[in-house]
Amino acid sequence: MPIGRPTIIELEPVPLADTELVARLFRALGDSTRLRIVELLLEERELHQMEIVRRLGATQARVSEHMACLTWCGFVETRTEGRKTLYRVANRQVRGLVERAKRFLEQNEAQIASCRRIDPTRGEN
Amino acid sequence: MPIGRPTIIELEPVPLADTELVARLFRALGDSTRLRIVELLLEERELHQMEIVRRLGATQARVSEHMACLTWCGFVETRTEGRKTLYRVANRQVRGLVERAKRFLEQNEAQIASCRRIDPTRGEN
DNA sequence: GCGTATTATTCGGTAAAACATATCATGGGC
DNA sequence: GCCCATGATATGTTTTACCGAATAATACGC
Repeated sequence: MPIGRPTIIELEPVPLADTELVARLFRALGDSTRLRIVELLLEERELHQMEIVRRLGATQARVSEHMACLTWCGFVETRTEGRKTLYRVANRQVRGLVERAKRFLEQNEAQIASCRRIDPTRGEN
Repeated sequence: MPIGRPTIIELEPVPLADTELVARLFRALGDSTRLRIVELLLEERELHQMEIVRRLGATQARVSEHMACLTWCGFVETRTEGRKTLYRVANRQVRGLVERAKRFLEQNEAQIASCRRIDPTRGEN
């Protein structure tokens, strides 16, 4: 280490995770069912599966698989109580990600809503 | 406005964008080609399309469509110079989102890599 | 105006992944 | 031990959207 002005903060502190993995992470949050579940848990703190099923109006199988995905990937944590499995958001990074996305959306709502590439059947024009 | 302690920061400053739109935003970054383009632009500041084509080793048509998507959605801005179109990341929120995702990944890399739901063909076991 | 470099668009094929339905597994209350 | 509530898994279908190949549009230099 040469003497000189101290390095305050490394400019690229990120260990450079493989891009494909980052994409996968975004895809995990890019499904509206999973995202609804995450937002529900952010609001309600903790819910068991059937409660989520009821609130979403989705089938139990569907919710179960999505919960498995969210848990496996580390977005959500579980806790067992009686025969119920209680789910909650695993850490505050999750909220951070979602909120940043929302903030970005404030300026690009209409555009993203109508992007043909992403969900061609929806975005009219 | 009643007199009293001033409201410093609204606790929920987010106008609550529709969840489906947030999901779409995540999906936009959830494609590895688009994400590679974004990361390339974050590093290089500004590139024209054929340069991106060369660096990715992708077909021109493919890059063109992804650029259209990224631009339309507001992740990327363009500038014309001669007959080239120069692309750059539109604002720092984009970098913020990507870096947050990377930071999350630091603790969940293996899990996300092997999540069956997201890309079943890849994650072995 | 011609030729060429750059970018855009169209279309068919295909793979990823979400979904519904049905079935199975587990565990607690009685 | 049986029943029922809760959650997991298996299978087939459908939707989404990425991709390659071919073609078209645009604009700049000469």
